[in-house]
Amino acid sequence: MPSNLTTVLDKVLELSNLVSADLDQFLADSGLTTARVHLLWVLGLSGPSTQQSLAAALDVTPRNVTGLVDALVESGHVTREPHPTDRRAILVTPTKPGKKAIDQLRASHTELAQVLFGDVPARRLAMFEKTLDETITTFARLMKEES
Amino acid sequence: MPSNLTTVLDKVLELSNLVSADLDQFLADSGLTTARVHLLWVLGLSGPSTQQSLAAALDVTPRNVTGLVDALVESGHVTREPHPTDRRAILVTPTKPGKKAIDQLRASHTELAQVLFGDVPARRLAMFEKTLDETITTFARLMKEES
DNA sequence: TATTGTTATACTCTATAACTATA
DNA sequence: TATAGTTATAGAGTATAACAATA
Repeated sequence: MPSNLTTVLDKVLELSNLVSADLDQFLADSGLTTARVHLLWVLGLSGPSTQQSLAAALDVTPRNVTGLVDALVESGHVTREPHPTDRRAILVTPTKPGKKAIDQLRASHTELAQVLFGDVPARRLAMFEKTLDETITTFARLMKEES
Repeated sequence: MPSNLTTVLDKVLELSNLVSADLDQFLADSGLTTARVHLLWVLGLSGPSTQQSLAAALDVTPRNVTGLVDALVESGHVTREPHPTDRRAILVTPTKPGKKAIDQLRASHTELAQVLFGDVPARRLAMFEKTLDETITTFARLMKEES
């Protein structure tokens, strides 16, 4: 009955792709893009941040962050505020509309999880999560060995 | 014990991201890119194809396929062959190195699935897959309603 | 000297629109 | 008239390298 291991992997990827497609829908409505939302999301988690720390969190070059922040300033989601103690640095800070967008992102993320997994029996969901945990751990070990 | 629904969703996405990172590693070694590998993968599934059909399979514009095929011709992975009956059309065809790359992609995909899920007990894996199936189905229904 | 951010430059993926050759 | 592919143009995300201001 378990078709085969490759099929299971494919289904994990398929689900992930569907979630991404759903996000894209949200983006099309809001005028944002995946990369900019990613930055906003990190900003929501960390609060006002320097571009250096954003670059590290997004695993992207500082130059790239400059471009993303330019766009988010342009669209009114963030502002560049002076750093209180380091005059070289900048604190990228969400505006009121920016905060609202972050809240909406969180809400739709939560709602999506509810829709997807809300009907799965608790015990089965716990096992599902356990399998995910083990798989992620296995993977982390694997990638560590390779490097 | 099951932390919460959002956490489960996050873990699915995390696993998918790890798999993508692994693919990127493969790409860095081979000199290919995600988009080009995607095209090669489809080519491996369908055999020699017109650019129109590739555009449909990749859900991308025909113009985009032109660029990807240009690059794959340049790198020696495919050739443009005349269509036997339609002189407007072209058959994008993998070369020997192209076929080899496709085989390697398949092999590493299979190997990855084995590493990730090979140690999961069969019954638990079957339930894991069942949960994935239900979730994917739920999602498909949801997106249909939204559109 | 080291760090923060920007300017300069370039490549990849993607899209729309107009065009050519063929059906 | 419709289809297959290309040229022209544009925008987004990404990268490296050189540079300015500040630490």
